[in-house]
Amino acid sequence: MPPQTGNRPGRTIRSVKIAFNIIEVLKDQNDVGVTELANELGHSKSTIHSHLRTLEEIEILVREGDGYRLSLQILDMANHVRDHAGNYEVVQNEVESLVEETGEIAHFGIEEYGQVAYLCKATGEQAVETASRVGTRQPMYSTSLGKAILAYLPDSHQEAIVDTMEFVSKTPKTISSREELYAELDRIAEQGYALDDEENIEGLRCVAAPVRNGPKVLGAISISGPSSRFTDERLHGELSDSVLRAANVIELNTKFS
Amino acid sequence: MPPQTGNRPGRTIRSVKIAFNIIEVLKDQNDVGVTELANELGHSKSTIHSHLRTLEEIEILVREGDGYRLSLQILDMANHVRDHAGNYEVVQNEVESLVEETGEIAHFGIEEYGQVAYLCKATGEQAVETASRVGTRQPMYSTSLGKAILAYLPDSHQEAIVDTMEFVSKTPKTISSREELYAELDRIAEQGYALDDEENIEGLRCVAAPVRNGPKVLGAISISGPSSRFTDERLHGELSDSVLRAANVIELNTKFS
DNA sequence: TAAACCTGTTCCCGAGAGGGGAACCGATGA
DNA sequence: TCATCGGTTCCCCTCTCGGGAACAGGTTTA
Repeated sequence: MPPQTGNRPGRTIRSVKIAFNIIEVLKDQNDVGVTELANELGHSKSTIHSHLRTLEEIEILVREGDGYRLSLQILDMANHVRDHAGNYEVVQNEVESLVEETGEIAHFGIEEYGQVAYLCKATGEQAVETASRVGTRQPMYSTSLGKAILAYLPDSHQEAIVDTMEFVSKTPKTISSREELYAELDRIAEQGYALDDEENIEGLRCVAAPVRNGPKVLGAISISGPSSRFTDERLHGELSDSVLRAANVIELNTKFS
Repeated sequence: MPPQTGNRPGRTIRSVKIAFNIIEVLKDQNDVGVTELANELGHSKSTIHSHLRTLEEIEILVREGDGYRLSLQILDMANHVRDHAGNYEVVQNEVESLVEETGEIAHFGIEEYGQVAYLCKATGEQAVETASRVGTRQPMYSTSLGKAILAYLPDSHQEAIVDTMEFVSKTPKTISSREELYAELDRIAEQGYALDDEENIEGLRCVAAPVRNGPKVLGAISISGPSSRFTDERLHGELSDSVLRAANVIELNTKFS
């Protein structure tokens, strides 16, 4: 099975998409009713109605007030996802210990659909609050996590991902071309860790180290903080040391999988 | 909109159910392929195939190794669910502070589909490990959380739930009839908190207090521990005091919603 | 080396699923 | 009392989508 990034067409099922559109809407707004959903999604009331019935029967949705909300079954699903996505206990532990060491923000992310998805996060006392949430995704070229992962992916997979990239500049420093990215990836492969120098969010710098298991890249772990505290010296010194150590701990504890 | 407990028929959509069956299977086992799913669910390979395509396109599933797994998008959904399900921050806080006080296990649960669903959980140092997981459900009649909630639900809603109950004895002490339950609910309504005296798990006792907002019951909060440490005296003394206090804190912080 | 066998994938067909429109009903409120 | 707005039901007609079968690629077996 080849690594899949671009969207292959093939047959696709309409009603399932409708169902997930409903879920998507319900994710953000509670207490939405049939009529409102019908308008928002451009379907007839009867269609939405039978979908809601179905989702209610599967116990994914719950009626509440005058509308629906997602049921706690989602939380159970989330637990399973975490359990299956590598060695969650260890990862969470290391992310937290990074925070204890530094007082900043730490993340662990994996590649999904050509982007980095955050698997866990911890924030320290003095941490700058970023909008990152567990489960959300960011471009790989503008984050230290993404670049760290990308740099160690097998060539074919790396290329497949880069090919689908559209370089959107989130700050003046964001990498904006394939060539620039490849050059950066070479540098990362050499030094063993990746930086993000205000490339994703103005004023925010990060260091990330890849977590590997043999030839496979499982993900990456990072620390982020304000440029004022994240000087070049610290980035290339204690901070990179910290993430490398954390990555190593995870690797050692994952040898079995 | 009346409180819904029994399953009303109405039109229901087949393909959506199939899709969620797939997800259900994938929740427990990773690396399942088309053929295996087809056999397990009793559908043709082509059917499963197009479903997988669809779920992959919506980015709910990810190919990994030679099979599929659920994507981290589920984690994002879970975050939203928590955010919407009442004042999660405060609840989690109180659950944790109960654990700090007692060193045992604390839960917060809400009613869903006539059962109690755990919204959060914290375990202390000396806690007995129970199988309870966030997002999973338990019968209301055999748990302190369930009984606490039930006792304070409006009569119509209470009755609707009780009507659908099938009393399964999980231990010799489990409540096993409607009459017994109603008697117990009266007692609870009087004393303000609910007990579970080895009714759900042998050797485990729990105290729970309802969390209310005006006339509405938002859920309940509980402490659980081994019968050896949870004497009658402590249950009706410090432990019930603790859960009542915790419930009260949550109530005060939820006045706005 | 070929044959048997296992995947995942594609193609096509026909039944019935499901999307939509319109009528209906119950609650709210003017 | 009537108008309005929500959810629900009913029915029809189309086109979706489930299934069977053939195909393709990789791996094991003889």
